[in-house]
Amino acid sequence: MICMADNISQIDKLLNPAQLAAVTYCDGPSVIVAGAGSGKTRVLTYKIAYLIAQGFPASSILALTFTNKAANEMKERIMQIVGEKYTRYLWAGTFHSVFLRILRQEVDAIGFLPDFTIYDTQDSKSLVKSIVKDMKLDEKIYSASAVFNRISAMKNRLIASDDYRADSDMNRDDYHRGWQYFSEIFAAYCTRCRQANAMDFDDILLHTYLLLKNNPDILAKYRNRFAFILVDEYQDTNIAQHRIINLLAKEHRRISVVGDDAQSIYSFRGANIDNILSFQKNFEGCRIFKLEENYRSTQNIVDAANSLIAKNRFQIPKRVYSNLPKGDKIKVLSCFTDRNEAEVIADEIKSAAADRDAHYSDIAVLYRTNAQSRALEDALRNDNIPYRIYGGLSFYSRKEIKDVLAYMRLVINHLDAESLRRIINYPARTIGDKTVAKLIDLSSKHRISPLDCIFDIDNIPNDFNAGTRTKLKKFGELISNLTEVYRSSDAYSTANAIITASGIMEELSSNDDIENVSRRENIHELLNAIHEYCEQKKSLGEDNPSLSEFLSEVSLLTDQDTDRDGQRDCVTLMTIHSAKGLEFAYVFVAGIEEDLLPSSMCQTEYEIEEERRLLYVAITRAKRRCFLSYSKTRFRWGNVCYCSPSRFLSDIDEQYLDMPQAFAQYPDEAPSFERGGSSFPSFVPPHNIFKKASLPHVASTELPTTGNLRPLGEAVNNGGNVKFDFSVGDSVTHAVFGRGTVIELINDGSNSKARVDFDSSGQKTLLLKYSKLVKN
DNA sequence: GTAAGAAAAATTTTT
DNA sequence: TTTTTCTTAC
Repeated sequence: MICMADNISQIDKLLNPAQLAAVTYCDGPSVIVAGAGSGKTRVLTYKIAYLIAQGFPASSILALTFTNKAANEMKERIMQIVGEKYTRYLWAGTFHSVFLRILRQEVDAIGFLPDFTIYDTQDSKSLVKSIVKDMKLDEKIYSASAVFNRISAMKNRLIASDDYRADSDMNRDDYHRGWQYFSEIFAAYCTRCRQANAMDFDDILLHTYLLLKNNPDILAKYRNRFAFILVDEYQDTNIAQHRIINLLAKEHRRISVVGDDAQSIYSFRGANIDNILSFQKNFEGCRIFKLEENYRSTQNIVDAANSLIAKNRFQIPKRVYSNLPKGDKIKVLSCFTDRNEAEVIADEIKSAAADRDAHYSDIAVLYRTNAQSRALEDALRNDNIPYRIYGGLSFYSRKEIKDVLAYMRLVINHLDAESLRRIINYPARTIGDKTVAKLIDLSSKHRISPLDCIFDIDNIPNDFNAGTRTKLKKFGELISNLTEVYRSSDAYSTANAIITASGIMEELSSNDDIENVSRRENIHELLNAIHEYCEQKKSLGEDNPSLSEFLSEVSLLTDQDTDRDGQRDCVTLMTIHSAKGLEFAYVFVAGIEEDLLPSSMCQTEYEIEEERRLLYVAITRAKRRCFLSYSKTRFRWGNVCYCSPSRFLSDIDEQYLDMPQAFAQYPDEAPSFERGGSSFPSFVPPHNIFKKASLPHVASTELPTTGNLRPLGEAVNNGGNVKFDFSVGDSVTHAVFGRGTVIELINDGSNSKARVDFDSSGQKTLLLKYSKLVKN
């Protein structure tokens, strides 16, 4: 208590005037615009500590973040300021975890059963896939990712499947782009989720919104419970999150949001930068605090980043500055190939580690796409530089882990058809596709879950043969036995029973392939995690920590949260997106090239601005030194691509850049030009010859009406669509298939396809943007 | 019904 | 280059 008072009384010495003002203003809504490196987390944590000191019980403060890591860090730091007993009941977590907690509490009001399952993206996509298959639609046109992404985008805008079906505009658009069955798939998806007593990530937000909107008493309860609401990274909120916050805060208006519009990089996932840009309008009388002093980076780095972001048209005016030393200029590295780029970076890392006594853990290499990591990994491994790579497959999405989790889910939630499908024949029980299809059929005919069909197989008319029926019954028995264990013991015992009784351990012990060994290790690691979880819960006084709670928490964890050896001294490799919120003394940003950063997918001004913010985020991760590299050529899906430096490079004021010497010619003898024995072609075409030659841009006036899928309300596509210069009947040549005749064109913006009848290999449908089809 | 091998297609970012 | 899908032989 004394400790707490002490810490808080010192507050004016620990914060600068802007930070202090932002922390101590608690009488109404406020938005804190926090420039990169301006002590945003500090303000947030001190603000919470201050609120507690002002007499707000911790249990009445709601603090929302985007990652578990951010939430945990925040809790940790508040604990250090005010002590554990004040923070124990703080509602601090991610949007998803806090709202999931509320949904589980109010489960009756949303029409789900307790212990509903959370589907991750993989589960969701595989559900979409099976629906498309059941509806006998073309899986190429209705690809699981495209369909799921659109479903997700709709839910993030709070458009449920019924609303969608009722919207004639959207249905008409779908019809025109050959997606007339989308609304039906959407509806089926929602039905199947409900039948399975399952929710996906987006449903957590959607159902929270509907719960609060449709139940005034419940809304009142949570309005009272959360007397003060704080939101981190507000520029990344989507419409659903924004509206939920509004419901909770509109009445008492004790809300404070923190964010930086210049660091909004998640619009592809529904983040709506307008949420922060218009926050003041939304909450009348809202005060705005700007944190403009950057404590992280040298002046050169801050100034360079400023000169870059100044090229964006839409932003909140602010002047970020640094009082640290000027520092070195940003070094631009010009390279020949992606391999060469990786080697150059590895060399710079070595000299940084040697000359400037930096630890490897002070160094990060950032890139736009995960595919770029391979070359970098190779080079670092070659030079014996230890590294740790983030992204890729997270622990909880590994096959063996998902298999075990699927058993757990099915045991907990017998309605979960997706999990059942995953494991009914794993380990192999000779229950094949045919049987599963029949079972699913039976289940929808009788309106009971597939597992209940199995339990009741003797009483339901069916055409399974005796052998199949026995196998199904045996599987049913396995699940009901495990369910008994689940009901009578704790999470760890249940997990143990699952991996032995299911035969998974036996399966993985059949041989000692390196793959199998690592799978066994992973499963043991999962068991350890469960054990740890149980012990922790028990120490908090819970006597029977259930597997269901564990699963619920685990379903919202991501890669970064499960980092188990963060201590080692090694270089960090990650995408720019995942670097947000982090800082490193040395930052390398690789692949500063057109079609990579900005990505080739970007067409509109609006999208280009987001890519520019992405580079802004990357540069502002650096504390002392920043390097930007680009390569003249790059291996992409097996062949050489010629690249030109990113336009963003010329957006940065050159006084902050240390540019490489101008290029002479491609050195014929450059050793790193060789890959797999084949040397470079002697003919070097100018950049993007294929694109420029055959794909002229269409002027905005003749924009085709069948553009990319773009939800209403987002930026209009002003002229970026690409027209392909082919017509039916054209004679064309393909690098692999040879000569052919165009027999059909499918115009779908950048995903346009052509159906071509090849002389030698028959008809094929080709994506024009990749196929490099040439008109004869 | 399964597993291995061949052929074809696909590449942005992920709470 | 890697991943996914299709084919074929057990």
